[in-house]
Amino acid sequence: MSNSIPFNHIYLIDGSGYIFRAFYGIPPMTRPDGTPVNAVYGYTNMLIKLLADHESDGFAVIFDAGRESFRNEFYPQYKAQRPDAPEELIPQFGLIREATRAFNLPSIEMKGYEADDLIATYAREAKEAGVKVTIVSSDKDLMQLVEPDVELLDPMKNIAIGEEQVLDKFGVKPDRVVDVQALAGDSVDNVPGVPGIGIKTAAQLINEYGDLESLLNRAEEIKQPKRRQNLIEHAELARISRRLVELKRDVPVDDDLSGFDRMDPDGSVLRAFLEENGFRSIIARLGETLGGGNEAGQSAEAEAAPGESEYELVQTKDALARWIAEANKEGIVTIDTETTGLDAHSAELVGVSLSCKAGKACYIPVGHRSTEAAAAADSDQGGLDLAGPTDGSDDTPSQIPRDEAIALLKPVLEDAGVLKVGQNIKYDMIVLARYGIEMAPIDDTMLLSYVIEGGLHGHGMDDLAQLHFGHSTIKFKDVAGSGKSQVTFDKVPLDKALDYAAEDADITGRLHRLLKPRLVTDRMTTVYETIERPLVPVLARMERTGIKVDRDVLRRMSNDFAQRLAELETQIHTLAGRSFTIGSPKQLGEILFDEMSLPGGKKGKSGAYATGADILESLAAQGHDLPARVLDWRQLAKLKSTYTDSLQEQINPETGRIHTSYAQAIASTGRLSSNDPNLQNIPIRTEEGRKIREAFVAEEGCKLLSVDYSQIELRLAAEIADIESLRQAFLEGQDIHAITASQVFGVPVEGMDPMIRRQAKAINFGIIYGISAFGLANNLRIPQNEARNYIAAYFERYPGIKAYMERAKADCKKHGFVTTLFGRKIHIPAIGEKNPARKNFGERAAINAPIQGTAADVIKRAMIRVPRALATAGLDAKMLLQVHDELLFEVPEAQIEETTAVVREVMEKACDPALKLSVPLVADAGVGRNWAEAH
DNA sequence: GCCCTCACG
DNA sequence: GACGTACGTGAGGGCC
Repeated sequence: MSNSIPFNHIYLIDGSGYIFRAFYGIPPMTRPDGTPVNAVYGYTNMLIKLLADHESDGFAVIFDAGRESFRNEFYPQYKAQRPDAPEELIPQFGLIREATRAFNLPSIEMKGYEADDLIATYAREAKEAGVKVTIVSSDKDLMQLVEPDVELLDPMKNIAIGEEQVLDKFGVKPDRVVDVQALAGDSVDNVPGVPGIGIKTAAQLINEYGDLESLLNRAEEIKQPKRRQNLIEHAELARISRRLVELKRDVPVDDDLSGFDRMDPDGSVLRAFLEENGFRSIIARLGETLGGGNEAGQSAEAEAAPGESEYELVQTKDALARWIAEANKEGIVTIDTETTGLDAHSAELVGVSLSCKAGKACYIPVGHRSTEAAAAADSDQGGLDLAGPTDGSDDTPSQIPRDEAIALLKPVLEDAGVLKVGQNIKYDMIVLARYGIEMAPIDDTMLLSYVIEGGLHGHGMDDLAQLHFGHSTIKFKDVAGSGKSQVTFDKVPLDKALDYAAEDADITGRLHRLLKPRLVTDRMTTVYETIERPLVPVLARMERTGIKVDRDVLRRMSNDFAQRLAELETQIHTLAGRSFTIGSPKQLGEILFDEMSLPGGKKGKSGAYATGADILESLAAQGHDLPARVLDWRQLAKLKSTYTDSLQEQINPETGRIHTSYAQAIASTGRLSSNDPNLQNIPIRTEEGRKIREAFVAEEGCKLLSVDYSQIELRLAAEIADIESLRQAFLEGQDIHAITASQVFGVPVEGMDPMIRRQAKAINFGIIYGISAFGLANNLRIPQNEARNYIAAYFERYPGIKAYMERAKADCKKHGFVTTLFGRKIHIPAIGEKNPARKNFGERAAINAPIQGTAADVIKRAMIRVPRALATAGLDAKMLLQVHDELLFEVPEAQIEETTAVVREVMEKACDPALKLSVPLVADAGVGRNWAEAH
């Protein structure tokens, strides 16, 4: 314990490891003088995040001092095959050390040793001095250092790596990691290892023999002849490998550990560094913490930092009038509503916050009730809240009556000359619409962020405040409590409500001033102004309309399912020989593979048997009864719990309809998603499930009209990848999968074997998803080799596809994003990953995103135009739902034909006039009393 | 709160 | 032998 170390917890940062990952992971960027700085930028951000998120009191950044280290003395090939650093990276090495010093952190390196050795040495010293150690690195070579009080933190993924994660990765405890690495080798670092042995085998051997030396000494005992021979022959190579991978923990370091205590940076030094490198967004974000020194003057009207703000509680009409006058004068106001719940369709308005300037915001309570905070503490008598305040103690807070506040706010909120800015403003629009306010025009910071940085991070207020201002917003839990003692916002005391609500409006305003100008610099104005922004009122209207649901249909199905589930349960338990929880994959796996010893038991990484539908199906096909029944049980259980039961609860008692919410800033590709409930995944593929659609019905005198795009993604693939023959087939209205089969497999379309067509269809889909032999093989249940041949044949027939795929990957790698035909950017940071699995994932996403994203743009454009087209034609149809390539309407029976024509026209022409496609878009329509009939 | 499974396009 | 596999979502139940 006793030591002269002035801290309790040290962060040792692997600077060199980070440089490379940042360089390849962050899109190229240069500062005004042309120097590339993307890795510097990433590194700077990482430091800020580390320093902000972690309270440790010791910090040091460690670098490699050069290419050569003592390891090359006994093994010259070590890391020798590595290519030279890319030209754009070279100037950044120095800048990153400069950045480190600008943050007032020690920058440590030593000739002849790698950063890892210095880290190992300091970690040992710290541990011996009783100091906790966190090593910040994503290099697996450092995993050998993990022990109690020494952990690894992956800065890109922000996950901690302890003994358990090491065991996962190497199959052994940290103290045996070097033995495993010595056997398995490492092609990246040119560590030879023993031929024919990978990590899995190495771990198995080490676990069996204890350690490397024992294994090599007893190599004769190995049963497999080839492996035995290799171990004997290459024993020396294994020993050398071990010396290569084992980190040196006793480097005679120059710098003393005790000097690594954390010191705050000098604001002006840091500012100078950030300015020199053109990191304006970081300067803006750090704001106040950089302190004075603003000579450059480029941020003359720098905003006060979040947290230093002046918030006003508005309790009188006079005060409210002042704020409204301010909004009118400025022509812009940020707004946020507080309600009693998350569901915009049923929550009641509790208060409104407004902000016109940074640091200034107000909160107008209109529906707060007696706080009950004190009362709730001693006796939580729950239950009914009988006629108003109990005990006659009327402690309802002083506030403007709701209806009067709404009457005052309505004119400014509907004033075309005053822009209303919100974060997810659709929510506020829906709430206010229920009180008679049709808010317009609007801007939404969530959507600004979505179009500018979609795919890079989430776009919730908390994410954005943290990201752009390094500010942690007050959490809802902090004002309303959590768990059992959570209260609705109307019961939150006014002072707390003010802090919380006014901050939201304030932060939203700050985000708007930061992000709106970036539309122009990032060339995203068109996507925002022609797609996302005009879509907001359209979605709000659809959500408010909702869809009528016949509760009796659902109730009858639920009852039927309950009965059949009970029967199945009995049968399954009988077959299993005992009772168990069928819904537990863990218990089911044990029954199937341990107790019944059925074949094919495979454990995943969590140690549980896999029991997915594909596995149960193959067992069922082998004639086993139990898995077949479990499949039936699962289908019914899913339909009952997710659909027939829960949809009944989702019917709004006031409207008798179900009102979903569309999330406009979730899906990276630009698609919408639907939640609470999700109406985009109502069953259709099985007959049993499809019946659920019969419960979605039209109002008396109306029918449901479903119009969906035919093969839109494949059409867009033909367009984007420029596949002439595919395009021709679409132009001629041919059976596209049959044509593909005919062209790839060389069989005539006439009298084609349906199996062949099915395979071609799977390939066509595969193309859209960024095909792989593994994926196609799995899908078609054919050997991987066969799948590989199909793909090769396809590429040969349609070389444009291959070219497109390569182009998409290269584009994405270069810029960090791909784009749709309408200019939407889809960032895919995974493309820069070193881990091949993650990188491959990124590549497939890069292939799919422009296609899926363009389709999303197309239907959004159609949705924006449909309401006006219907109004112009004098039609009363209501748009109810969107399901990616389908729009569902409720149409008066007398207007069906006309409405169908108008909607199809709008959908098929949705690209005009922005884009002239060389492939026709086709929309098919269906009509019925319910959704099953209409689709 | 995470994992597994499964519903959709 | 391998990093692990088709793209994009949301929801419910089990389990720690």
